Amino acid sequence: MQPQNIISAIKPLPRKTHAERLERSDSRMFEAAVRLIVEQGTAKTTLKAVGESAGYSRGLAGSRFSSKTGLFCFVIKRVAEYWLAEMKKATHNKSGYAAIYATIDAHYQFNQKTPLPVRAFYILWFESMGLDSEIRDVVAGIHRRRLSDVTAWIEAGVSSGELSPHTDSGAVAQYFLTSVVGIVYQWLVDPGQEREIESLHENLKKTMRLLLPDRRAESALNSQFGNSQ
Amino acid sequence: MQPQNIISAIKPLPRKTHAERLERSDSRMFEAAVRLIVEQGTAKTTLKAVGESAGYSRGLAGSRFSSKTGLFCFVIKRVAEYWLAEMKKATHNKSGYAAIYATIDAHYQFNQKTPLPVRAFYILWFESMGLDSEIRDVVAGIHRRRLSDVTAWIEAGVSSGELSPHTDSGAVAQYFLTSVVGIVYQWLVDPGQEREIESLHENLKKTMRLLLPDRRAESALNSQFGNSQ
DNA sequence: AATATACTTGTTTGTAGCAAGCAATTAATA
DNA sequence: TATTAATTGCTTGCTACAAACAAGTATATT
Repeated sequence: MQPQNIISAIKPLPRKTHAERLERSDSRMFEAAVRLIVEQGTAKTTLKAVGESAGYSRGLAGSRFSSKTGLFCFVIKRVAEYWLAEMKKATHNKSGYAAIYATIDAHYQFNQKTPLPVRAFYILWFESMGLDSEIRDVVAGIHRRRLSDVTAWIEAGVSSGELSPHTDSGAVAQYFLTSVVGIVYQWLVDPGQEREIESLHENLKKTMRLLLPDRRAESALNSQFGNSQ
Repeated sequence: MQPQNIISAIKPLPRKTHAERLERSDSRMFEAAVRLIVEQGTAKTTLKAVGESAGYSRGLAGSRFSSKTGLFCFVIKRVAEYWLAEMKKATHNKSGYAAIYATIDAHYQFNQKTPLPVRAFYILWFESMGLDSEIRDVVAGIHRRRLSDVTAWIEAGVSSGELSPHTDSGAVAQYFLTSVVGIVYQWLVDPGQEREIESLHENLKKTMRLLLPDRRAESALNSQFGNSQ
C-alpha cells in the first residue's frame, strides 16, 4: 500500500518477513548485550540500554526476553550452541588422549577467536553460581553434558586398550573439567596474559597424560591414582 | 542526666562506646549481608534489607558503606582477613610439599567449618571478575599474595633439596591456584557433594606430587614438566 | 480485510544514592 | 566535676532511574 512496495522490487527489500526481523533484532540485541556485559558487567547492563544500543526502542529487550534473567539466558544459550558445536566438531570420532587434547586446543582457539561472546558467557556462567535462577539450570545442563562426554571419551580409550583399565574415568573427567574452569577463571581475570593462559592449557595436557597413563607405560606413579574411592 | 547512669553501675551498661556500637552494627550487617548474598545472590540483596535484617534502619548500610559495592568490599575483606590468617597459621614454617598439603587441607577445613561466609566470599569473588570495580582490585591483591606465597614455598623446597631443581616454581604455583579456583567453583555449584569435593582436593594433592617430583625419585615422566618455555 | 506478530509507549513499583536532621558519645573548658 | 561544644552513629526524606507489565501502533501474514 505504500510506495515502498514499488521500490522493494528494485533495491534490497526494506520489507522483511517476521522471521527475518526477529532474527535481525535478536542478533543485534545479542551483540549489544555481549558488549555491555563485557564492558560494564551485568548489574549495570540495563534492558533499556540493550534495546537502544541495538537500534530499537527502550522496551524491546524487555518485551522480547520478559526479564533481565531472560535476556541473560538467551545470551548464554546462544554462545553455548556455538561452543558445543565447535567442541563436537573438534572431537569428532576421537577418544582417549586425542579427544582430550583436541578439546583443550579447541577451547583455547575458541577463546582466542571470539573473546567477547566467550567472556560474556563465562561472566554469566560464574555469576549464576550463587543463584537459584534459570541461568544456573542452563549452565548445570551444559556442565553435565560435558562431563558425560569427557567420561565417555576416557572410557572409550580404556575399551580400545589405549588407557589403563584401572582408570577412574568419572573422577578424572571431573578433575579435567574443574581444571578447565580454573583456567577460564584466570583468563577472565587477566585477559592480556595470553602466554600464561597457553601455558596453563599445556600444563593441563601434561597433567591429563599423567592422570591417564598409557596402558603399556604404566609407571609406579600411576598406582597412586585410579579408583581410590 | 538520665536514671540509666545510676543503673549502669549495677548491671551491664546499656551505655556503649562509639567503637562498641560500630563493631556491633558492622558485625550484624556482615552476617545479614552474608546470609542474603548466599540465599538470594547479590542482585537481589538490597542495602535496605541488609540494614533492616541486621536490626537497624533501612538506611544504615548505605550510610556506612556508601554504596552496594562498598558493602561487598567490606564483606570480602572481612572474610579474606580470617582466611589469610588461617592459611598463614596452617603453613607456618612449612615449605615444599608440606606447605602445599597443609594449604589444601586448611582450605578444605575452612570451607567445611564456615561455609556461609566462604560461599558469600567466592560468590563476590567470581562476580567481580567482569567488573572494573574496587572488589576486583581487592580480589586481585589476594590472588597475587597467594601466588607469591606458593611460589616461595616451592622455591624453599627446591633450596632445601627436597624438590628437583628443574622445577618451574612460578608455572606450578599458578597451576596450583588455578586448580584450587576450579575446585571452589565445583563446591559452589554443588554444595552438597562433600565426598566429590574431598576427592578433588585429594586428586590435587596427587597432581602436585607429580608436578613437584621428589629430588631423589625423579622419574622419566618428570622430564615432561619443568621450565618448558 | 482480518488476524497475528514485531515493536513502541505509558505507568507502576521499588532500589540506589544522597542530603538533611536527630540522638548518643566524646572532648573541651571552667 | 559540671556544663557545653563537637563528633559520630544512625534515621528519615527525597530524587533519579531501572524492571516489569499493560496497552497501543505498525508491519507482515492469511
